[in-house]
Amino acid sequence: MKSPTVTQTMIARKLGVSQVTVSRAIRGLPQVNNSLRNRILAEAKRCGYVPDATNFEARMMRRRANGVRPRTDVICAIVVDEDDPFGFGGRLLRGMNEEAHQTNCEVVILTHINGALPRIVLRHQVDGMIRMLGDLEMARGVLPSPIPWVSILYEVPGADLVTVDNAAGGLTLGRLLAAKGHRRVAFIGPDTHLARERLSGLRQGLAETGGDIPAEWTFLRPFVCNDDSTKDLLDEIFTRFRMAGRTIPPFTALAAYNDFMAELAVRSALQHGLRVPEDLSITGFDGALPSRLRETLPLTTIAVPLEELGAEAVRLVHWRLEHPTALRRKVVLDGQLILGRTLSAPPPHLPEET
Amino acid sequence: MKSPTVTQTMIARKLGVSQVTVSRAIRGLPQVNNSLRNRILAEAKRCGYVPDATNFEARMMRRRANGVRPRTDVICAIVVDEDDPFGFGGRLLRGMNEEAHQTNCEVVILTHINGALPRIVLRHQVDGMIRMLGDLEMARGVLPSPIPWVSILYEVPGADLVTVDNAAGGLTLGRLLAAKGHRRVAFIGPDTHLARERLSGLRQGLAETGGDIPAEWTFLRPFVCNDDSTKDLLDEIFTRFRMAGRTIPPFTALAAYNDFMAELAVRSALQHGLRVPEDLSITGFDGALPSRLRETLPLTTIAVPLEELGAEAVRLVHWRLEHPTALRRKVVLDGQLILGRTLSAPPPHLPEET
DNA sequence: TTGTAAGCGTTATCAA
DNA sequence: TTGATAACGCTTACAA
Repeated sequence: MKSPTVTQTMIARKLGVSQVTVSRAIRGLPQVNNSLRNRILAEAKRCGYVPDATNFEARMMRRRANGVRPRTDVICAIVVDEDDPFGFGGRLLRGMNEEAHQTNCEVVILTHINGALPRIVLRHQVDGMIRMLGDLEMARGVLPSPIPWVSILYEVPGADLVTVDNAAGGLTLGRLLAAKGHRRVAFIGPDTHLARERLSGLRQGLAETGGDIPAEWTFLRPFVCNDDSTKDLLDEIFTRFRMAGRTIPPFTALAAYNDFMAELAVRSALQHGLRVPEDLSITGFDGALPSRLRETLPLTTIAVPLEELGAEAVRLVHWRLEHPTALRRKVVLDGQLILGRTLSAPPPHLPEET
Repeated sequence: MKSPTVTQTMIARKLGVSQVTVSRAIRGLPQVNNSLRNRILAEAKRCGYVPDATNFEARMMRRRANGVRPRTDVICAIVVDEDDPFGFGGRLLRGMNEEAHQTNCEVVILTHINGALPRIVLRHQVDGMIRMLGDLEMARGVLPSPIPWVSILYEVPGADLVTVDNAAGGLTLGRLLAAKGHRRVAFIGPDTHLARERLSGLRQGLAETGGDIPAEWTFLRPFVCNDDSTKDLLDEIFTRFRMAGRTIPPFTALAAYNDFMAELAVRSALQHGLRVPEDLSITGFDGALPSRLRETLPLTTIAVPLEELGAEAVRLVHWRLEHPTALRRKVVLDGQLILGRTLSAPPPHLPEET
């Protein structure tokens, strides 16, 4: 429990050299006689001298005296009180840890921010911060931070950004829908910026061949990540069109904001007697974890490269450290189209309305 | 991006007092004239002096010179590369953050250990470590750590332990099964220490009225946390007894290691034409997150107080800091019986075999 | 009640 | 190639 501090001075005394020489030998500076260096390193090893452990504070303090903010090679990821039902956090972290490992760096995580800067940030123990999930407001509270600051997926003013091209992903899906012959498509999603980006891409892709997602089939709802509200909405949609005397809705495809909603849509459609994709094509977005349904009926979706986003966030922190005064930077990655089995040509018996 | 270091000396010069007086005023030592103290604190505030931020290193270094290891009020939780499919981590963390907050402390998380001590530990930036999920082998690698070290749920040699009384929980369930009239019970679970503890409690509870979980109905398998292996096992079990010419298995209840397996068991039993609980009672263990199935058919289970475990782990770190030489300590919490609807009296038509 | 001096362990500078 | 010295910002001991 007790760590008997081993210092450079102790090593120096033992070998009858000056402490400064020990410092030089340990830091690998060239101006040390080779045999002396070896003796010093051997002795350091023998008595358990570890530069980081012995006196990190002294080293940092002295280095800062030089005017430069010394690196700690630790990056802090922030996930505020998030339930992370889709397991995004794990995949982002995998990417971050992987990249950090390759750049001789470590990632620590905070899940609770108390309005103020976290202690490890305040104390200059981390080089940069990555906001990866959770509340954006929190990010604003922490923002006047003296260190590089990267946000993943969501814009935070003043922070560099790593995100995925939602509009481009939507465009890809929209074009695919159009190519299959779909003209009238519905959309369900939360009323958020991200959802609107995906929606606008979808619309643009459909528009290229005269298709559309009309306003009356655009179902934007406040986002609650839980089955029930989405299920209710879907029930309402499918029921409404059945009550209007039709067995199938007046749109031939349903684009969902994410895979979670898409999967619920598939289930709901099946329950309401629609065949997927024969009667109704359904698309998702995210490429989340595999589920049981997905084994039998894989979604057509845009996979978001979460591991890559995490790795890129770490790279962006490093880049910002090298370019502290550079303009704010965005890194935009492309999602990848996954061809599942929920998208086909529209049913032939549906009259194309104008 | 640049933090213009404000020092006590700067404040001192500005007010024409000595730096030591500033130090005393800021630390709230009694021997400072009140009006002077106020002037100093006002100036410190004005120019943005924050003790932690300005020079944490210097303070720590000087304090360590006094022979005591100074506190950082930061605790490190370790979750190694765990997928955490049950959301345990979130609940443990909630409890830890809550308790930490109340004791003016912060929790940071590590999800990747590279064989060696994490940097923030090596650098004396945390007061203690809590192993909360994931690989135990990793814990052993990190173990010769100079700081307090608490493990949650799993024994780690040399570390203090916070756990739940698995045997007592099993006993409660066993007695409940016995009281309902069950004499022959089966068990499924992984081949782990935890599972054996729960199993032994179950057996003991059943034994009080002559019941048992015989060896041939004790299905211990290497633990893979994924649907398929468990589903296969269950299929095998239920199929075997059907192929032997019976429509219902020769046991009247199935105790599962955890709620995850219990829920799969319920599904599997239903698929094999058994009514739950009329033909087969099923019990779980954990009290994990609610699922869709659980809304319609809630499990009878033992809820593990995860938030409390997390909070207790933080308390244990603090306790250990106060009692560095005390013997290794275990804190054992009790699970709480949740009466669901998967447990009833055994079917009357089953002859009680001896 | 306030100030002076010493020292924590390191790195940078200059001299030998 | 090595050493002596100063400094980083702070806390403690002792003196005024």
